[in-house]
Amino acid sequence: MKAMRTKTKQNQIPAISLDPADCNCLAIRQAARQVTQFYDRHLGVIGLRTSQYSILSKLLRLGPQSINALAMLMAMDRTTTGRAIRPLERDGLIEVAARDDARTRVMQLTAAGRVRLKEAQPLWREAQRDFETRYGGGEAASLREALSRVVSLH
Amino acid sequence: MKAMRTKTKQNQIPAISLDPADCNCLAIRQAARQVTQFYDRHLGVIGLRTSQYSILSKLLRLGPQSINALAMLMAMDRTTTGRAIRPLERDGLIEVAARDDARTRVMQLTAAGRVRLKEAQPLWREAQRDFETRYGGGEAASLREALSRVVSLH
DNA sequence: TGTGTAAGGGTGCATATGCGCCTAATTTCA
DNA sequence: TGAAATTAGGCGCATATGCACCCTTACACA
Repeated sequence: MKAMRTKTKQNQIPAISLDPADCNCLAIRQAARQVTQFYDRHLGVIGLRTSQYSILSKLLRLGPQSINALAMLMAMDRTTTGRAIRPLERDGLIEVAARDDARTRVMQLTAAGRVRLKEAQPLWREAQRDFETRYGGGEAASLREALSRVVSLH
Repeated sequence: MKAMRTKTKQNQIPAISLDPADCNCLAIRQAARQVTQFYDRHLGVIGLRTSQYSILSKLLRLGPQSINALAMLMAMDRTTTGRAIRPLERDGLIEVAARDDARTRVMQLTAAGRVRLKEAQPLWREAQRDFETRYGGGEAASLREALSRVVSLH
């Protein structure tokens, strides 16, 4: 590494590709479409999208959350989150919890939501297992690590 | 590796995580949202989304394409592609080419499309350079490689 | 105590995403 | 050559995505 840097001036910033064919945004969006379809086909059996499963799952593991907090957890825009919870609320899977601050809407799982999540879990595990079996468990772990570094770029 | 496989029966399929916190789908969707926003903020200056830039870019590099062919190239659903080209057609950036097969709609860049693409290229390069500088050029190349293996899972 | 500011969230708009179902054109093959 | 199968694409529907702009509530502080 150090040897490379002292080699030539051109190597000071290594390997940045400005070839249009190497667009990181296109690459990640394509992959996201594929994986979403893959997981959605499994979860679709009980009428849940992966994004909806993710939200229910977060609420189960982390307890009631405000729209803003949930948006943060999902690395999602606030307004997107506000709309994403609507079908879940409509179907009685989540509800607004008691509020001390009249501005916030703290969402929590309902009993029906917990039931649906229980039904969804084996389907999600099937999707996860199928994916990791085909892609490779170790590779998947590396990929998740690389993706989390993308998210933490801000 | 071989030593691990003979160690115990449980290690025959190594490292598959069924922990809900390790959802590959959520990980990739979160990252896709971040990266899309990142690139869109750069390209937004001239009123193009990254997805639109990608389509124009493909048409420039690969020539006129049918909806189906374009969908394949973008790893995108056929109907999604059919709708994605609408704003581009409306704004006169692409147009339908001559057809031998009355079923197909072969899309091609217009002169205005080529101009817009020329304007967009420096903005895209800026986004790409910013991203790779912060994420790491080598890491980005590895990430793209890992993502392309996801897409090729089918 | 009034007021400016910050925080939480909603709405309108435009695009993105893909499934199920439909129509039209083409190709295959008996 | 005519019917069946294939191919190309559209449309309705529902959700996903985030920006600009707006309202309300809470808080800090003069």
